[in-house]
Amino acid sequence: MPFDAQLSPVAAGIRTSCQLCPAHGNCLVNGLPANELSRWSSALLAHVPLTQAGKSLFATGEPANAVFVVRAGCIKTYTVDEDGNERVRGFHLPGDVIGLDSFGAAHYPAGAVAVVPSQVCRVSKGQLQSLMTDNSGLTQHLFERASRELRLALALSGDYTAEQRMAAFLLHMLERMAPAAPCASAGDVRSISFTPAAGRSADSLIKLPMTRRDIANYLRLATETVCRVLTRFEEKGWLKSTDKTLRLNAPVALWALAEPVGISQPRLSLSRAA
Amino acid sequence: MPFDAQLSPVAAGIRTSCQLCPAHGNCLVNGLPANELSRWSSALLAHVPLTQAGKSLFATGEPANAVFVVRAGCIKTYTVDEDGNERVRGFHLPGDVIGLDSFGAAHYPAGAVAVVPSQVCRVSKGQLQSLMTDNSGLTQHLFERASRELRLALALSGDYTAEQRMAAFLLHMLERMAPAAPCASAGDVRSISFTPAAGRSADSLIKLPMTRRDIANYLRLATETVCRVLTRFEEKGWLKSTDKTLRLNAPVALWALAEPVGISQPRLSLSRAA
DNA sequence: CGGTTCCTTGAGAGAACTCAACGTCGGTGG
DNA sequence: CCACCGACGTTGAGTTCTCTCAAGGAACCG
Repeated sequence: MPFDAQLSPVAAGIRTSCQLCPAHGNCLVNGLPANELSRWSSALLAHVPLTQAGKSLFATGEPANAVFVVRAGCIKTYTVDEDGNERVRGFHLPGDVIGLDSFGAAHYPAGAVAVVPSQVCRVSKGQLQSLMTDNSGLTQHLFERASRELRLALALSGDYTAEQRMAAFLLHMLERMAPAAPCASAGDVRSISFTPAAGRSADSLIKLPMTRRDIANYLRLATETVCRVLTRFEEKGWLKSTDKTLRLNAPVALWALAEPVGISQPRLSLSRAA
Repeated sequence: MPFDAQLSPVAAGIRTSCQLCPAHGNCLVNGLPANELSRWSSALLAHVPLTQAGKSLFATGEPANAVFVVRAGCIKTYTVDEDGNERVRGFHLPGDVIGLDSFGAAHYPAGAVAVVPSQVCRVSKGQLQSLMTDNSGLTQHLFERASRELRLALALSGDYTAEQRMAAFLLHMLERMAPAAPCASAGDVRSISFTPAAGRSADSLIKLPMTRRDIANYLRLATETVCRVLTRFEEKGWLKSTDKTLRLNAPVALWALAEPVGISQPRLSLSRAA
């Protein structure tokens, strides 16, 4: 399987160096010792393509026999109840792990589909399990990811107003997209890897890859409410919304609003303790 | 600190056999190979007492340097935002791990207090980390616990009616308390360890250790709403509520209500194919 | 260009909240 | 022993936030 140094074309299962991956900075293997990283790489089925929005990675209830890491794009996880109501559980950006909620479960508790054209890397449960027995660094990183996701889920599960939730969501997306690059689809991978940390700069631009409907569903709001809240924010001069691209003018005001949610602080100073 | 002979004296830090622990059936070490269990036991500070309701185990923002397993009683975790609003994040029953959401975090994201007199076992983060490097069974159990908690948090975070949430909560409590025994406080430990699986039997009795206020807060409802929903359930003949003790007469009806929440099924049968 | 799908705005409805009052229980102290 | 107090639980009435229903406009795709 050929592989171009720069980045190039995509074939599932390619053996690649994680070092060159556009998502490396956010990936759970970032910071692992070289030996663990190389073992990880060789257990990996890399560059699995989800060529277009709506492509399914796996369905709810399917046997849960792999875990995925987003390489590019955006994947949403969701459930559907007996009445056919969809419920968005989360959005996964480059570097994020998908399937952390399926450990010890026979089946995926939620399905996963691409929000925009995306790429993921795949590790089977079996391989992951054996990796975990003798790669303590990897194990710890995985654990921290799961723990972080749990913190997020618990924080978001609170009872907040539409405005609080929206503000928290926007800031959270901003934080997550900033270090890697604006969330581009896999088609734009070329640009991703060479874009330096964008978004963290002066004016905060977010390109939201998902629809209002998905945002609303994720935040437990009606689509219309999301629109109205965005309009209200815009009237206050806090942001400028152009289709899916948002420009945050007054992040401070948003922070203040989102504070009770507790997921996005201006600068979370976590000085370590014993 | 007086304590009954059956299960010997309680002094924090006692070296004890996990086999005799009343919570053993639900504990994360249940099913581990003997060698891992014994290493776990010796890393453990067992029987840490929280003598009365309201006693704090740790506070929000405190350096997160240990993980706990509930031995008896009930512990609630909670956060307090800047406006002083309390937010209950979860109730932890015997066998449950507290602190899974603090991995990779310097500080506890939530505080923990006893709901009724309780006992916990303590393992320091450092010890746990070294245990995890060479006890793959333990590691896996921990991972599965974190994953399960994540699934629960995601399921509960949905947008449901007061009745759906209440039904899901009651059934979930019933399921969790049944195998171990009705949630008794540490003072009743005597009875716990020798009571065979209660509650699973014909008529389902639950003793809810926490106040209506805590339940409401946990479910993102007003205290009054919880009362009203319980009253409605009672009017329908689905349960009989006597103070903190509930008798579920029509679990089927409750199951039907709680179905969309997706956390408590009569018997989860998701046979699905790839 | 039609035909979707998505986004946006308006008007009315409903579920849950807030405010308020009252009953109950358990502990405390006179 | 009983009166008192505070916390908890329950019930009622009015308010509010968000949802639902409805419709028009914009963007995307074949």
